[in-house]
Amino acid sequence: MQTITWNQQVVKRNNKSLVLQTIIEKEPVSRADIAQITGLNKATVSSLVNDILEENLIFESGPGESSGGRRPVLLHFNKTAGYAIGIDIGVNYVLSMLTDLKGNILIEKNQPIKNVAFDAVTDVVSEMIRSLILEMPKSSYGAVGIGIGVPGIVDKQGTVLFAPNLNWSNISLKQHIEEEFKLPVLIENEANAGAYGEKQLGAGQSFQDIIYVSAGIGIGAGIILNGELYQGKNGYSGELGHVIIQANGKKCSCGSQGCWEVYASENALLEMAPQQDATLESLVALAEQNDPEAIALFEKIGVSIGIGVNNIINAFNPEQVIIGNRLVVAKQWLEGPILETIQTHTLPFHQKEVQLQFSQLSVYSAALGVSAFVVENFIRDGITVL
Amino acid sequence: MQTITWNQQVVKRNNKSLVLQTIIEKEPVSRADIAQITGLNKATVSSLVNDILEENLIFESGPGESSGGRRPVLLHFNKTAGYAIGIDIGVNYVLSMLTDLKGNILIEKNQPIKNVAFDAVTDVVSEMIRSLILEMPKSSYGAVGIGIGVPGIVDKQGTVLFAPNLNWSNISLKQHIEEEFKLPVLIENEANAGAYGEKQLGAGQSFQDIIYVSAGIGIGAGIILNGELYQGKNGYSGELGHVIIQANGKKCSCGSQGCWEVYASENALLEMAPQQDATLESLVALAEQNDPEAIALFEKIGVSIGIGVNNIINAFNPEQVIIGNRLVVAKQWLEGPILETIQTHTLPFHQKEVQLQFSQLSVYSAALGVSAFVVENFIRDGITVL
DNA sequence: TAAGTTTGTATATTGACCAAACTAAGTTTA
DNA sequence: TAAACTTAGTTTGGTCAATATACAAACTTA
Repeated sequence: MQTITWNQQVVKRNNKSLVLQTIIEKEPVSRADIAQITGLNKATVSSLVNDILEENLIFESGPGESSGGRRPVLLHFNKTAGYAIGIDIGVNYVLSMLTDLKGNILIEKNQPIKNVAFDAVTDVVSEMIRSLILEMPKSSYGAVGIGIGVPGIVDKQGTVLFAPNLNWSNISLKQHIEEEFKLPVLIENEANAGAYGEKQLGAGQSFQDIIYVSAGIGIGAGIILNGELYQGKNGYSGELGHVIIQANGKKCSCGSQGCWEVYASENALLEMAPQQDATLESLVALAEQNDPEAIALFEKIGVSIGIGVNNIINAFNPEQVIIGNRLVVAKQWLEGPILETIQTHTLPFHQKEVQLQFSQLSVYSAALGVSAFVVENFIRDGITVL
Repeated sequence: MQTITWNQQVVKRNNKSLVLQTIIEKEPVSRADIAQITGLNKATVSSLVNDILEENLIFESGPGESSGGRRPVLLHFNKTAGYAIGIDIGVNYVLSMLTDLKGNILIEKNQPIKNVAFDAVTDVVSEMIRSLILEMPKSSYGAVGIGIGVPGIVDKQGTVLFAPNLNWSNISLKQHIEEEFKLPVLIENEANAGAYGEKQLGAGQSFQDIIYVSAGIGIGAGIILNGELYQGKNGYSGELGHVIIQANGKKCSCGSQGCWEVYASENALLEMAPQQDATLESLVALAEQNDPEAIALFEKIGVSIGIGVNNIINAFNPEQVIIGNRLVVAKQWLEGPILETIQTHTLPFHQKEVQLQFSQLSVYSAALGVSAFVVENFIRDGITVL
């Protein structure tokens, strides 16, 4: 039995976290506002705010507007008290960025890669991290951590168990990067990272139960339930791409048959295209010129995506389904068929009120997601330590 | 923002709950043991135990064995401090039971019903509750609540939105029963109730992430994540029976096509049977006499169940999948095909370590589940009130 | 200018857990 | 068989965080 005992330190830690979270979400805000919002006593808020001020995570600014009495001292989140590094390892690129503690991008680097071997990729990653740290502005806490999104199955220890498109298996990526930079490192599946990014900074900010569908070369999903990323027993939930939507259907690279991603991914699209050298971009270009064949192709993929989304809605009863990753560029032709498929298939009660949206952060979802994760850990641990 | 502030009362409530939970799980147990297990100070435990003693939820028994010093006073959970009523409304029966606070069945009543109209069913339910309360032994708290499992979609307010097999829609069942008996009432979907029953009292006791598949006339599922029932935004998650496993497949009563339950439920079985008047029981009887046709039929259903279970494992990465409800009687012929389907389809990493089991509580899963739910609420609220 | 309002701080109190001393009731050992 | 040791549980006094209350500071309004 994993038991947690409760004592005054826990109380203080949680209240402090609550106060800081309130400042982050509502800044600029006065002590009096915080007391009103949280229900904590004015004196308690005052004391906690002073603690956080000493930690440099917030700062005071000149007095705000009076509402008939003494003017309030406004509190702001010190979003440049430190910086987070977010990295998205794709199949043919590495995207890295430096963000402040609110997820604003300060520096962004994107490097195409051809050699996906582990050593080659980590060389690129390491070099990028080094240069980001060099270019980073001075701050109280410096780099607070490194987050990395990977297109594959990652366990809770940060080991990449299997990344078919990179040809990786059983790679202790977290340990490797941690040893080099002596900073907290966090590895996440690309879809989970994207889900978290959209939840914190993109389309999902006002929802608690979200399924993020990463529709790229394959299909993955990030599952956010009750506002938190659900990871499954071992951390590898969300392989929705390998849900069977056609029993005894087409062979899938995973060894199974009829998997969703065989019908609804970028790979599926390219395989169905009549042109030998079709790419997602070339098909989009054709569709933009009203090429009926290309449009029909996208619509077919849209229906297949819709089938899978139907399954998601019936299974999870989420508030929101977000479609992300590469296929978002074809939103224009996909959205209609997806919606129509849902309308004709999904249970009416489940359909009602569910939001279907496309990614708001486009190619940045995953990198911003891991970066936001890093920030969250930093803030939680910072507060814990005291 | 729904904020929770932390103070000493919260600390005490949680620690008290922790102590009581420890006693329930480990009884008989001494104060010293509890201090050791929970990490709380001996003095704190003593004080909390005395509080709980006053509430009559536990009692002391004669001293236990010495381990080289003073003999401990053993503490026991007072499982007869009150009783819970659990009811399972089926399509052609109402099963009701009185349980003690540990989920032991004291009285059990089962009544077949023909008329599924709301009024007729609630008359039966009310009559059963009345007689259970009359037969209930004397106790400190009496009947602590009523739980009802229903084969349909239930929202978080206890309204039965839609129960196709009962022909019910939009029925405020909770309100109705609450008004009659002035007791806390709780309504749950039958699959959710079954999942909770197996988790607390049956096959799932040592697991945290469990999917319970209720394979009966239709298919439903209860989803337990991180040890808690996941209900979705509106409380109607788990309609896994309407996940599409065959795009453009057979028509389903829900209006969609190719739903899992069209291929893997009791209804699917009976539809495929050559006999006009086949029932699940008659087919089991045939299979027991080694009738090859009947056995082949079950095996076919088994493969279809396996497809859906594959989808569950890939999507949720659970620790355990439990198959429950009526089809469990055919376990002997279903288990092989299900396992084989998983082995040939499910992602290897996800397959590893996942447990496939059949219900341990047989027909009692749902009724025991709601009853356990009632007990949990009683204990939590009792402790809250002080 | 005086009265009323709002913000934020200071002080004393409350109540929870905890450490340590203590009482109670055994076992072990010489 | 008595002294030494062990273990269980209670009592006492202390600490810490939140709170209620009073109050000072700063502003608005009539």
